[in-house]
Amino acid sequence: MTEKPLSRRQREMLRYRQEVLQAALQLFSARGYDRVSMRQIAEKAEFSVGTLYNLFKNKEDIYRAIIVEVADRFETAARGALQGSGNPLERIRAFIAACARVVEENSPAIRLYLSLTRGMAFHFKAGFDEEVQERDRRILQLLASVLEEGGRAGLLRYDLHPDHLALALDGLLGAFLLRCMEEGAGCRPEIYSAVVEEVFLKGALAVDPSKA
Amino acid sequence: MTEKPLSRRQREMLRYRQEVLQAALQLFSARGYDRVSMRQIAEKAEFSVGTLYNLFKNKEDIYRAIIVEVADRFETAARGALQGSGNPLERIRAFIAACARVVEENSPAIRLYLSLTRGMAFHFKAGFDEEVQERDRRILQLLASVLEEGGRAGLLRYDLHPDHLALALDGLLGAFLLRCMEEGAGCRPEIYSAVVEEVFLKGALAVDPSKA
Amino acid sequence: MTEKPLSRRQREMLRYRQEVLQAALQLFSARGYDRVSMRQIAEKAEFSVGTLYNLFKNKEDIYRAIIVEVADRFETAARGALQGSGNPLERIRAFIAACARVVEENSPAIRLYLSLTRGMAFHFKAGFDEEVQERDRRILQLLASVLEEGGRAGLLRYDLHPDHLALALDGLLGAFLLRCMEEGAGCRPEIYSAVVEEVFLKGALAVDPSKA
Amino acid sequence: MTEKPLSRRQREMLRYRQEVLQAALQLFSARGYDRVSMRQIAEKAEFSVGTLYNLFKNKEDIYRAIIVEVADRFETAARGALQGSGNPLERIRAFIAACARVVEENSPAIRLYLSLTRGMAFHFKAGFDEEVQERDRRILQLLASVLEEGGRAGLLRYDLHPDHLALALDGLLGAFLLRCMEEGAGCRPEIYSAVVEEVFLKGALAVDPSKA
DNA sequence: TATGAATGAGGCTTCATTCAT
DNA sequence: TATGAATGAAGCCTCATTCAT
Repeated sequence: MTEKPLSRRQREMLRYRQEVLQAALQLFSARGYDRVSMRQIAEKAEFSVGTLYNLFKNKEDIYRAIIVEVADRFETAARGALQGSGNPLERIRAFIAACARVVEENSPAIRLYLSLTRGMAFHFKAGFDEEVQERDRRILQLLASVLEEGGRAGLLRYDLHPDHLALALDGLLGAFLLRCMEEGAGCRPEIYSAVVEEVFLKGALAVDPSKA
Repeated sequence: MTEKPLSRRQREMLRYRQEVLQAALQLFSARGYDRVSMRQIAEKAEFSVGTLYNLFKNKEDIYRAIIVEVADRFETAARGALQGSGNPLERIRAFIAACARVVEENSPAIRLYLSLTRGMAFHFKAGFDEEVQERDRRILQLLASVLEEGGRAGLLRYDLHPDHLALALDGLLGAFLLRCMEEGAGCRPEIYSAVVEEVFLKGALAVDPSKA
Repeated sequence: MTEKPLSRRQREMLRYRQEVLQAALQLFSARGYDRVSMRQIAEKAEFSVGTLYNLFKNKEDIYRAIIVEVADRFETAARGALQGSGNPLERIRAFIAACARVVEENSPAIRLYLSLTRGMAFHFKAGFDEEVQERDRRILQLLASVLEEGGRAGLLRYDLHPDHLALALDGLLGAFLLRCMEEGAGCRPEIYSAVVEEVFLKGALAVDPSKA
Repeated sequence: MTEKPLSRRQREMLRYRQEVLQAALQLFSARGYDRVSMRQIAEKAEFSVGTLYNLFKNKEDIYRAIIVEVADRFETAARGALQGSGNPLERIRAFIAACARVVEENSPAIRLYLSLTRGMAFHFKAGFDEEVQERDRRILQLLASVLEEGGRAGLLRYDLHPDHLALALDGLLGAFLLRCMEEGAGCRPEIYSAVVEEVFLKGALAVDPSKA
């Protein structure tokens, strides 16, 4: 894992890439991949089109880089929470909070990311796609294992399959976070994470289930 | 509500429209709106391009027709459940089941629809967009009012704002249904709706909350 | 020259043709040949597209019919004036007045006609074109011969070639009449024909105006 | 009036634009705006279609550029003559000669220009149109003022309104120049300008021609 | 290395014309 | 005979990508 120190050139290039990604991200998340031209990205990033092609293989590669980056952050945050200290319940809570934080900090990128993982528009040549989905699957498995651990420890009472539970929580989170971003002005992830926690962990049933 | 009987011509046209919508739906849901050309739709529907333009105003109009149709079905099913008979809890359960059913029956269309209502990159001239979102909002309000009613009736114990609860349930459903569709082969909505019900209504907490 | 009496059918067809020509004329003169579709003509004329093709060979044929019709009226009026009674000077005056009258009565059609004969856009497969230009040429020759006659008779003093004179008068008229039509509201051909007469004839009059 | 020196790139672009305008002009004047495709222009100019769109905003913009250019030349020549030295009569003569010269040098472009200003079929979004017509109107007013001055100076005897006179002269010129161009081979503007002068001025001369 | 002009395939849409009803 | 839906060629324009400078 020893990285050769980067030359000045290389460091510069990395910085440029970041600037391009910033610009592209804003445009993609505002207008959608297919409605953004390389020209527009170049203009927003204040580079020439040619330079874009020096920094990235092609348009799709820019998209890929954005997604991979946010997926990385997501995975890091999720792993940090789920593999951290504390009992399973605490780790689930940490996970929920971590997701909210990542969303808060990467709002537009997440929008793109979720549009990929959750259902939509992954209309790319297979392989890329799958890379991201694979990542997503690993997090889900991790989440499931923590839920299972919580079940064994008597902290959670569900008798649902942990995979399903994981999917439920993940889905709940994803949906909420998207909503959170859609509402333009009043984007307050902390509220939503509270709701998720409440709903997921406490259930909606009346105290006396026999009434149901 | 008496409809004038349609001429043969008109009936034929309606059938043709349906065929085009079928073809377009498959293509859109497989490749995404911007990656599907009118030519491709024409070929899949076995019409000429010109005919497409006799049946629909333009490409966006085809999209719109698909979305509006499934949105109608969705709304009908949702209203049927939420405004049906039974106590609020039963109606919520009916709603969950109804959603699952609609998804089961309209799988690819729903994919498009959800990609619309839930967060995704939707880049059309406002107005259409808003029409669909407005519809979605109305369902959410209806759902919230049933939840609230359930709360007042002592059937649900949440002290969360009903709007947030509604969002949570809707999000949970949406996320699940998308997952359900993604998994290609093993698409079993009934499992997912069971999970949603369980998670949403029972909560994940251990029996003894004090342990948490 | 004995015409077989027309059947009811044929008479009807002629009437239909006139209605189509009316509609087409208005559209062509307002928007230009290439900016008017057969559909639009059909709608304005309140026929179906198919009927248009029963009445005329194709779109160009409609145009042709319009032009030929107005060219006929023009030629008739011009010949009537130039070959009428009176001395050459009087016949020239009659010609000027006749042109003004034809314009007044056929304003939009003339616009099309002039756009053909005078410089503009005769972008049709040769042959048609030439038919109209030929007609125009014949009128010009007739005009030239009257002018020449006027010269020989000592009524006009120009020593210019009569062909040139004819061209000048014709151009003057055409330009004026176009102007006349352009000015929307205040379309008063009588003024313009007065101007033309004044300019052309005062210039062309024999030294002794009392002879006129 | 100091112009920043153009970069080589910019000069090249200007040259390319000229080449495109050349090609487009020939095609437009031969076949008419709507009968010429961008592809044809590209082929004739030996550029790709894409390059056309780098040089011009769209097809109409090419047309506009052609027209504006010739309108500029026309206006310059006309003003030079009408505002030049000499008495009104001499300036009128200079104007007639200038028009003939401009036509001689810009024959196909003038054809397009005249098709615009003189009457026909101009179906563009207003504004452009009006810009050119406005220009034309200004020249006419200038011409009228010179004619009026000539009248006050006793050089011209007409009692027609100077505006009408201007229109007459302008129409005469326009019509002649168009003729001149139509006759393919024998395009000799000097003859026509002689005719115009003869017709217009003999008619308009003060009673005593010796004063001219 | 950085630029941005050049390329041309391909997208959406229109429309003259045909032909089954 | 009258209709108008069906056709598909052709038009305008965009844009990812390349490459000479």
